[in-house]
Amino acid sequence: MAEFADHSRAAASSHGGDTRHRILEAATSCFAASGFHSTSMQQICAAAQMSPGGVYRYFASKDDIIAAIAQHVHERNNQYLGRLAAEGVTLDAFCDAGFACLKDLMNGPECALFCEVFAEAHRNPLTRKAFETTYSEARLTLRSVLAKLQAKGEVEASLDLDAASSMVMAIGDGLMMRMRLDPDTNLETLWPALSVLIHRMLAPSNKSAPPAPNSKVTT
Amino acid sequence: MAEFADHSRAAASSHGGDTRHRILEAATSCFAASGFHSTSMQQICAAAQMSPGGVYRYFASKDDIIAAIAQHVHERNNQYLGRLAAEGVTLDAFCDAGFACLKDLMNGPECALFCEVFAEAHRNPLTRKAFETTYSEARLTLRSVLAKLQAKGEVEASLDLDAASSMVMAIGDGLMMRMRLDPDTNLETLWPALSVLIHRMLAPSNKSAPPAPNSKVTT
DNA sequence: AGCTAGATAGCGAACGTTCATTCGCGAATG
DNA sequence: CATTCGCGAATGAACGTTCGCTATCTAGCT
Repeated sequence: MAEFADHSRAAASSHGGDTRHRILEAATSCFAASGFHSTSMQQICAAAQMSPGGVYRYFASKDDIIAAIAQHVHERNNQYLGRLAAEGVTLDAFCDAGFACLKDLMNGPECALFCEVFAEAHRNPLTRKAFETTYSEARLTLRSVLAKLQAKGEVEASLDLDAASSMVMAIGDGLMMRMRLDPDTNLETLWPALSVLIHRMLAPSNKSAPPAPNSKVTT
Repeated sequence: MAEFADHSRAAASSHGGDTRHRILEAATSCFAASGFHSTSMQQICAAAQMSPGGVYRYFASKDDIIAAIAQHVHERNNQYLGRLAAEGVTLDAFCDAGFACLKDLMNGPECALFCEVFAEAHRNPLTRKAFETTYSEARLTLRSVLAKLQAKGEVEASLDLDAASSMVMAIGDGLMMRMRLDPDTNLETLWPALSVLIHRMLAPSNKSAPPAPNSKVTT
């Protein structure tokens, strides 16, 4: 599976695609480590083991690289959401898939990059536009998953799906962003309890009142 | 009420404090608009209607200004949390206070600045340290509020407070960050439904819904 | 009051550095 | 032979920061 899509000049040669890929990977790790605006082209060149002239044969500008990477972050996020949609046949499976996604994202550069894209979206109109579009799509995907679950009786019938989908996305964002920075909080450890909270929020009231049947919760 | 604390040289003169304040305000709006690393000193000087020489009489470096502002963001956040703690005598009041805080934050530069600080914390060790400390404090404050509510029976007794406090903070962060960027989502409109979700999550099961021991949820 | 010495506020041109980007060139390819 | 790849020194702009300067103010002395 190709990590980065090669939209611009894949026809040139297989080696060309590789090089473009290599530059994007190098830029990704640089940006994740230092942010878009305090990473210099020289650093990217060094990481990609290339000279400036070589890099500029594949990208018109630094902003061009940033745009390609921001786009990739969004694509990656939508991939995860698609996974969630595919596996979300029950509320449990939905939660588990969400957990898997979060765990996955935390171990790569995606997490720091996502924060970067988020901050960039607040000021760069182009990034903002892309962000809004992707966000809207993502939320609607999530909403349709929740709608399916609601139809099956896995989600409380009276819930407002717009609010619920926004809430779930906010939880995902918030958890992802915090977990990376807070050393005291371990997603692995916390997850069972977090899952209980999500179930309480979404599951039908008459189905799942007692939160944890197996664990010895003292009531 | 002083917007910015004047820790360094308040003794000099009242005019000196004003100037420092003015520089910080100018820097705040610049940083919120363009981010820490793509705002130049010249821009800050222009916004503060001062020359570089004048600004450097009050701050040793650009990083010094960034540090002062990051600190201020944290202080502001803790202020809001304190407000939450003070007013959180019932779950309803707690939610309302949370809503008021969110609404408040959205109308100032704090929201964009918070994203900026967040991104910065991923790469700048000093900012990161400050962030971790403040985050830890904030979560514990929130946890103690929830503990009080739990003791009063306003929060489900079986809930893990570490998870619940992390979850509530994640929700706050996620909502704040998203709301600013998503034009389709209106906090005002969505809030009643969001409030329902939070209540379902935290309120005792036997209060908001009929308890049913028919448990089939596994972890 | 008038004068003087010292300190402070603020200025803005200038400095050295670093930045993103360019371009002419040789090597490799097919 | 024609085309692409990749190099890396060079370029001008922009960056954060410095420094010598003037204007303004304060305090003490006469």
